[in-house]
Amino acid sequence: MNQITLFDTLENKKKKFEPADPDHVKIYVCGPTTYDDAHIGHARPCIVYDVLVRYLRSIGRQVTYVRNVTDIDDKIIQRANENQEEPEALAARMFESYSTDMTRLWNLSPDHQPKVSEHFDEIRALIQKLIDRGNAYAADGDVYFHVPSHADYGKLSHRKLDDMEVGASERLDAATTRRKKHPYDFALWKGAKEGEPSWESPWGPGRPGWHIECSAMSMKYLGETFDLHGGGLDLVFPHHENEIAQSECATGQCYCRHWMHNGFVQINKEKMSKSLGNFFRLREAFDKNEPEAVRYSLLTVHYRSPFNLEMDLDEEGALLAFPQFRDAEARLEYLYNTKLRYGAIGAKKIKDRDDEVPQEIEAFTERVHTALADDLNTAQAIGHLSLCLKAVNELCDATQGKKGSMSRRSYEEIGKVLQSVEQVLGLGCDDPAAFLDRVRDRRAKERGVEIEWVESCLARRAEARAAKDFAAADAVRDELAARGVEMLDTPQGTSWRLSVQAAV
RNA sequence: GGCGAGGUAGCCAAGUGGUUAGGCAACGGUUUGCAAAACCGUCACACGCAAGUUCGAAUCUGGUCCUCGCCUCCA
Repeated sequence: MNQITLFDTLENKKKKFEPADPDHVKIYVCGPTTYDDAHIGHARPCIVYDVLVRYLRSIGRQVTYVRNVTDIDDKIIQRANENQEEPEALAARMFESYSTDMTRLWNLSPDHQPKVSEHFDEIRALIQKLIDRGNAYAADGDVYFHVPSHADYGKLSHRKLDDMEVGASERLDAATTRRKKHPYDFALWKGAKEGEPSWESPWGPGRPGWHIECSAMSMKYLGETFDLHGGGLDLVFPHHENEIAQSECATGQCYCRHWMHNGFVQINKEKMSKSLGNFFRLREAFDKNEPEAVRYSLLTVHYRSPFNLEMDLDEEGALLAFPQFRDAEARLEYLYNTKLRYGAIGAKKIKDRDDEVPQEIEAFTERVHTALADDLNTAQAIGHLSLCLKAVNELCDATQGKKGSMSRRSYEEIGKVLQSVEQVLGLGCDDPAAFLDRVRDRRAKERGVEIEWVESCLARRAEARAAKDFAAADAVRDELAARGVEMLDTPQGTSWRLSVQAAV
């Protein structure tokens, strides 16, 4: 079995991943704050940790995967006010939206998706514990965690309180500064302001601070110490640093054994933000390309590197295309076409003989496991996939013609390979024909190509070919090609598709 | 200011002391009535710059230039 190595933010290096119980891995990932539809930055962590979970399960580990939902938060309250709807209703609606999008990306559902709104008891108990132990204090309806009470504060983000204090004071309003004993003390409980939703507590009405939910909920579902905590790079400080501080002060135990953080998605080498105008919702990308193309694309880059997404815009700034998603979709067409070819091999073509199975196929699953065991190198896994599919196609080529055939061993190995692509990478899980038709129909629609028109052209060409009037047949081909329609003559008849790029 | 990441062939992107990752684009070939798809080959002895260590460096060390991120809500 492969030794799994993952980069650990705490130690700042690649480290052996050693769950407390090797047979039962406990993972917690920071999920979304549900105030808007998901964007590409939500997709990346989801996919990264999804592959990790899939991989661990595929090598026989039991995994409990928890991803929280922050459904009580300033941004939700603010957005709900703007929309003139109840915060709970907005949060619920956006959770549905998020779940739908993540499912379309072929992410497995976590085993638990705890919501803040359903864990008040746990949160209040944890805050009380921190007060009792002298790590937190109430002040005017708020409760703050006292940062200097945790000797190791800063160990995750590798910074010292002293280094940070300089800039901190100028960012805080005077009232907050007065309530806090230390500028970096953070709120465990926020006293309710006028017009905000609030919940009862021993310290007055209010709501939980941002960080405490993760400590309370991870402990509930995974215990006081769990194996791996994941999230975006931006969460290292202060969110995860604070989680460690409050959790370890409350339990006296190591909070989490391994910390994993995924890099950001950038748009045209700039940070994605609404003010820069490079922000888009995942759904807009899903309109342009298959969601699975987004998944594939994200997996071609190592999870810790920034993913630089290019956006093609026209002169008015309207979105034309995502070249990377478009290319990834073409690769998926290749994958699904390969599956289709493989699926079409008749029983008579499969012969009992002992040809060597190509290494690219036979060793594929092991190679993918090795790549993923080395800090989840999905890019390398995709590289193996390319070589493997090439070898599969070569074998499929050899089945063509009257005498063409494939050895039973190869046939069976290919079956296993395609299965592990689905299982471990979450790629190729769709029905191949459905995927390819969807892509074709979407492109046809985008380019104003009518299916009836194509069908009639095909019929005309078939007639011309039957009459051996190749000049006329080619004229039809040219006519179709001018609009990006490619014809594929096969022994079973002529099918058609639309070129990846629109015809110019 | 503090902490950190990165600069790899036309483009994207793995690798991190010796052994062609991979993809896209382009071009040539096999195949095809012509195509497409698929496959083969070329571009590719590439690694920001200039030094040092080493038998050997894209990979290690110190320097230098550039890009980016976090330190404030953010995935």
